[in-house]
Amino acid sequence: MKPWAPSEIVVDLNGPEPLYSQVARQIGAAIEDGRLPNGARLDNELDLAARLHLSRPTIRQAIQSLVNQGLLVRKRGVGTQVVRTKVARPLRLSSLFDDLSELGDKPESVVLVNRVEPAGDDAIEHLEAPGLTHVRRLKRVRSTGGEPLAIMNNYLPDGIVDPADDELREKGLYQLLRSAGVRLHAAQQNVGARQATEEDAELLDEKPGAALLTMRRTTYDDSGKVVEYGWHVYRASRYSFNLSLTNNV
Amino acid sequence: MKPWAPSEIVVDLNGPEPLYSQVARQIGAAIEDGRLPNGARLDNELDLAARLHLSRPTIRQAIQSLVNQGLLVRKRGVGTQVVRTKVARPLRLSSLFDDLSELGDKPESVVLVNRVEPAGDDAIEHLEAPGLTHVRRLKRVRSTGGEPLAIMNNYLPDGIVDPADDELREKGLYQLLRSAGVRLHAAQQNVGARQATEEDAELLDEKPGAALLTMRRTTYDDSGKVVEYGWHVYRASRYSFNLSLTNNV
DNA sequence: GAGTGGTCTAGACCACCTT
DNA sequence: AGGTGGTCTAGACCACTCA
Repeated sequence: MKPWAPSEIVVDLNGPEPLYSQVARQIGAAIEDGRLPNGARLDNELDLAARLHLSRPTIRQAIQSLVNQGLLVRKRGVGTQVVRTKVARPLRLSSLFDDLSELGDKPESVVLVNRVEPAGDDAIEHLEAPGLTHVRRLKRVRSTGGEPLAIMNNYLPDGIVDPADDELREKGLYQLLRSAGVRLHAAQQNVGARQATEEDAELLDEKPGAALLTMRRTTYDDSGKVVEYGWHVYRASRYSFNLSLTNNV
Repeated sequence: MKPWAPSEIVVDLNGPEPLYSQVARQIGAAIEDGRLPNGARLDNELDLAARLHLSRPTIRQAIQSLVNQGLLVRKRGVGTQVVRTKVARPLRLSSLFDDLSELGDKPESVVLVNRVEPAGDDAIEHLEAPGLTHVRRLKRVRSTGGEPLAIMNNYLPDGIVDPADDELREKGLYQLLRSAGVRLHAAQQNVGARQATEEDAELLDEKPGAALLTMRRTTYDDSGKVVEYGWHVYRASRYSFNLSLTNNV
């Protein structure tokens, strides 16, 4: 197969978007919409650089970002090829609310608890903040299409966000944190399963003993501080996690 | 706090390991073992380059790889800081067997099915290979410490690997694939839950109705071909998934 | 042997943050 | 104003793959 001639790529030398980003975005779009099908060979780096009147390192930076996203594979002595697996994006730092919103569902929430309370040993341990005196405690039931989907319990260190119940109904927790200037950096999640208790069953409109997905999560910000600890349960009949893994670092 | 003076870093100009990799590895090690604690500032790029007698792009490449791993954060105008969250590694392309082996458990397997059979519509669809005529079908029960842990069902396109039952007992499927020269590239996983059926219960030594974790997985190689499709069930009382997410691309 | 990506250098200018 | 990381250039040599 003939290597792709990037006649369609145009770069704006004076625009605000970095050159490598412009190139990466346009090649990525060509892969997404099928102009660059699975297995297609990309032009080599030197030719690409010459045609776009850019330097080779700039081209390499563009290609590298696509390799990191898992859309391209480079092999020394061979070339660069498209590997379009079924799923494009690796796992992101997103919340249930974000995911549902992207799918076009309109999530609804009932806020059961939203208050600041003295920090117990449990909260102090999970938030990894020994001197903490107060925590915000949240308990919400998330629904879509009028059917309950999940029970969401959260601890947050007091003072990070101060949401009204209305805001909690209309926005996801991650959205609120980002709006408050928190720079989310990493999260550690544990996913398991258990049977529904009486209380679970009542809140989720399930029968006691039904299978539930459980998720415990600790979220960290840029400075390494814990900004949120949550333990959630999902109705297994209505929800499951999708994960994309790639082999890149 | 004073920026870290990298007196401990030494580079071997003639060794086989790339310079940026040597630098990244040694800084990474300093973070792991606490010489560079959480929040510590790294020397700026120009000073680092001057002290190590390397160029700035090489230093940047080293730092970038650590940023991609989520160990460092760069802020323009500020500097580079260590963000040591509880968990170091992002999600890798690993199998249950790999994970258990790392934990020191010695996994045992019972091979219930290991044969090549004509490909049904189901297998053809999941392996995304329309012309496929034969598939290898695996069904195994994985145990640790004498207790069953999971039932693992797999389809593989015929001809990729041809394992004896002995090999399946002693090695993980991903190990076998790598040994056979398959370059694993990406996987798409779906994690859910359900209650145990009579058959599940018997194989896993659980009661019918017990909570089980379910995982469906499609694994792709470098060329974008499906190399494996699997549907597994785990005893929720003995197993859960740990995921680390970072915000980097 | 020809072609590819992998690594590395020595500069340059800019955007952003802090003081 | 000074210091930081972000971007970009124009070369160079090497290692690997394939015909």
